Amino acid sequence: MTSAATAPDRERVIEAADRLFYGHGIQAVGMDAVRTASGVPLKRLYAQFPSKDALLAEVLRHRRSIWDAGIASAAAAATRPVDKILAVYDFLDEWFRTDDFRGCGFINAFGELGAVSPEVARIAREQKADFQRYVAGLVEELGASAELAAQLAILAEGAQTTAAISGTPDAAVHARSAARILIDAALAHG
Amino acid sequence: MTSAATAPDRERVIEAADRLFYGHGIQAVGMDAVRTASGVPLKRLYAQFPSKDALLAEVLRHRRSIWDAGIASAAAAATRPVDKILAVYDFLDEWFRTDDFRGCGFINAFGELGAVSPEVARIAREQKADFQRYVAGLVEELGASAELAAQLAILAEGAQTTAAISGTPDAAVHARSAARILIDAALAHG
DNA sequence: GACGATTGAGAACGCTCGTTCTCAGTGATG
DNA sequence: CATCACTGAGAACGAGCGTTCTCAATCGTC
Repeated sequence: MTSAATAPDRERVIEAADRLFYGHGIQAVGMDAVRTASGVPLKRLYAQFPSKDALLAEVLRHRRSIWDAGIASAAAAATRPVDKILAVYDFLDEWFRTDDFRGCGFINAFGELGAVSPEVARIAREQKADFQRYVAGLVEELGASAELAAQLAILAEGAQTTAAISGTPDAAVHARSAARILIDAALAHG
Repeated sequence: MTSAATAPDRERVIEAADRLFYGHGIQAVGMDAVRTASGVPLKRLYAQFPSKDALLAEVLRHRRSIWDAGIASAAAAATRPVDKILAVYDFLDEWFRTDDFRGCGFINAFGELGAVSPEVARIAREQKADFQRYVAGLVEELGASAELAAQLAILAEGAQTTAAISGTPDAAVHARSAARILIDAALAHG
């Protein structure tokens, strides 16, 4: 009955690795640290993930689903497309205030390994494209141009790196107010 | 007469290391690669820089002065504060189109080593604060609020990461048009 | 209770890398 | 020409890390 036991292993490893990779950087974390943090011995760990690279890919996929869920639940409280858009920045604001916030995990992974790992670059690119499509969908409901969507996405990205490096969550409210202005302008002139 | 010979050494090492660190990531580049690329033997290299960390700090300082010079020369062509602000995004546009563009070196370094090296985190933070002050100065000349400055900086940061990960320079023109809208709105309502 | 398969803990291996050391070659000096 | 300080090229060293292997302990099965 191995399959019943391996599933929790996978989760525990991925969650522990995610916390470590995100918190300290990927190359700064050894597989021993993942093993210690997850409590899953190396043998079972390597039975689930053929290599650190493969584990990292799973971790990034996991982080992507976390992000998607967070955005979705933030949007769930809103009904109008405008409010769903603004909810993105409220979500960022909450996130920026968490203790272990250290920027966007995909931007960080891309900066660290994007030049050397096509897989990491691809996953990061997909995540960003996904988010842009999400924003573009809401903007379309609004009846505004595609450029507005690109601008709103840029604000969200910029808020993440600004908050990470500055160490304060202020960027979220600045991005939010900028988003509102851009939306109003697009609806007025569109 | 050593001092006459060591100065070019420093420059060559810093420039080679900068190109390598920026292009491949910092931890992906060994000191042997720096030595090969610079042509400066390890002994002289370590005579100039006590460690890789110290070299990295110098490289980031060097990159900061490059950035400052680029922004300044882009602004030099403009006379009105508005145009100086918009020149930032034109500068980004040019930069994004260069072959070796791989995002903001400070964001990348912060993502890779910020959690593990307080020095790297500090230099990145200073660079971003510097840029924010620069934008804030222009916004003040404009007579607009400090929040506009924060928003304009967020647009610039977001454009850099978006351009890096997407692989296209489009973000620069989107950020530029968003900046113009925000500026107009601030001047109209301010 | 005996035996074979499986597992966990961590030692071991091979590699990379930052840093230092060796040593043959070189140029200047008396 | 002899000597000597110095330099460059790369070997060497020690540490860290990804990955695999060992081996004693354990568990299920007859």
